[in-house]
Amino acid sequence: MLDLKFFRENLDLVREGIAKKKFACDLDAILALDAERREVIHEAESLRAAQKAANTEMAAMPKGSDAFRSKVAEMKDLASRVKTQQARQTDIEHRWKAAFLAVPNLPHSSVPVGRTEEDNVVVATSGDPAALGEAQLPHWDLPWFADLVDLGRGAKVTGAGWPFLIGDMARLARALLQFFLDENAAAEFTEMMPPICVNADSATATGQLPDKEGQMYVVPEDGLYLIPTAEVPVTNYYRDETFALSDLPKRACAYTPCFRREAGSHGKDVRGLNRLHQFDKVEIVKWVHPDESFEALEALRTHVEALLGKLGLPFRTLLMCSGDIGFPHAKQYDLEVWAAGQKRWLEVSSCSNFTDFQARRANIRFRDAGGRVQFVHTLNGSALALPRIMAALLENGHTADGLVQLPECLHPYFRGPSLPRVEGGTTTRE
RNA sequence: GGAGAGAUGGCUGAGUGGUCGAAAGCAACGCUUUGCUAAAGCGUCGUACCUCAAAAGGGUACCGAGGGUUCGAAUCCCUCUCUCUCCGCCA
Repeated sequence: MLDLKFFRENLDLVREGIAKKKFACDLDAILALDAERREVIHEAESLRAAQKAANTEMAAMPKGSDAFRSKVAEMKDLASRVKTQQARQTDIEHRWKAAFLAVPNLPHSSVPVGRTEEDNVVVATSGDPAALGEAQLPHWDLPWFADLVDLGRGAKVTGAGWPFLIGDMARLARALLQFFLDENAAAEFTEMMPPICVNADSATATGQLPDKEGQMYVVPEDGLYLIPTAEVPVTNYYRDETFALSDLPKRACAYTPCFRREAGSHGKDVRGLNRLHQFDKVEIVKWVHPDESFEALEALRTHVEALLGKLGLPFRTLLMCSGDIGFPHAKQYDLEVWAAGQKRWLEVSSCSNFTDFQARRANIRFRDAGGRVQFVHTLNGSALALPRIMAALLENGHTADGLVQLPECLHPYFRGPSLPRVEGGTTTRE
């Protein structure tokens, strides 16, 4: 949510920012609703003030007196007008709020203006994709892949895009989670295990509602949403709370499964591990002082880049252009790893600064040095999403016989240097 | 799922229909006194919105949430949520 005063007073800037993001909002309609809202509030409050004044007067009158009785009769009329006017107020406030919640955050001045992903700017690269050669296979073509990532039985049990990870792949997932959580803990992110369902208030606060309603799985009977990312429960952990200045910055990390309907996405991008309805991810979240959020974003991005570096995966960091950043985002970096088999970049992390947009919706504030209450800035980033990391590890690390060499940092977690391991019986076929 | 108890400002805690945004205490902040500390005295001490060019000022709302009764609700009624105790059920 934008600051209402800012919105009113800088309509041109708002219009310009939204246009850069390629969102469509009828700002004039919202402004008209706001004007109507203020008018209705004013009327309702005047009536109510009159009612309260009469109330004070009546408190001092003898209860049984004629004057009292006639005052009651007089006030009955006012009471019904108050009721009508308050109903109007509630109605207009709801309509205004719904419209205002649909206004996206504005892109920061450092965000390149652009229309499509073509306009994103590569700001960092690491590793050499060419060094991995031409012979690498897409991960789904590894000879044992279908046994360890069982898409077929997943489809039987649940549906397409809901695989079972078996044996060494399940173990690799667990190793990666443990590795990521340990690395994040070392960077002073407090580990959390949040609920993986949230209510509508939470989904609205972080901006999934109303913008991405169709992307979430819903439990209608209980009014709950399966989380598309741990960002939602973790950011909402501090909803409606006010920090002391000394509390900031706050940092948290969480592993959760993530659920995405991915409505309308079919085709070549969805093969293998590329795009799933359920996947595992470790997310990091920061709540910071507004003056520090853009620095904090760079630190966040650097932290995730370091993680990718430890995994030995070639990656590049994109500064997302205005047309490609999300609804609540002010600035966003996407980190992509090179998958040598598919010969393409896979997005494995998105690091974002939401400025005060989420904090305003979530009512997360702090008391500044002058004792005034202000909204914090929220940030988050994937650190990291598993399936595409696994895809890249498989594609970049396999030898001619299909054995995948794992980066050294994972050896202690996986308890081995490579997979699949022939001993142990975890890869048996029927 | 069943029975009961509860939810008031940063905290503790009064308040059971009117002059209550809410006593009192604690904490915090400012000032005064004292050689420092401590203590004492005095004062300040919520948030949001509306109004105002702005500040000052004024107004409205908020006593877990939402409805209702009433001229008037923190207070009465209903529904819901959460916490605690007990029972049941379960991992």
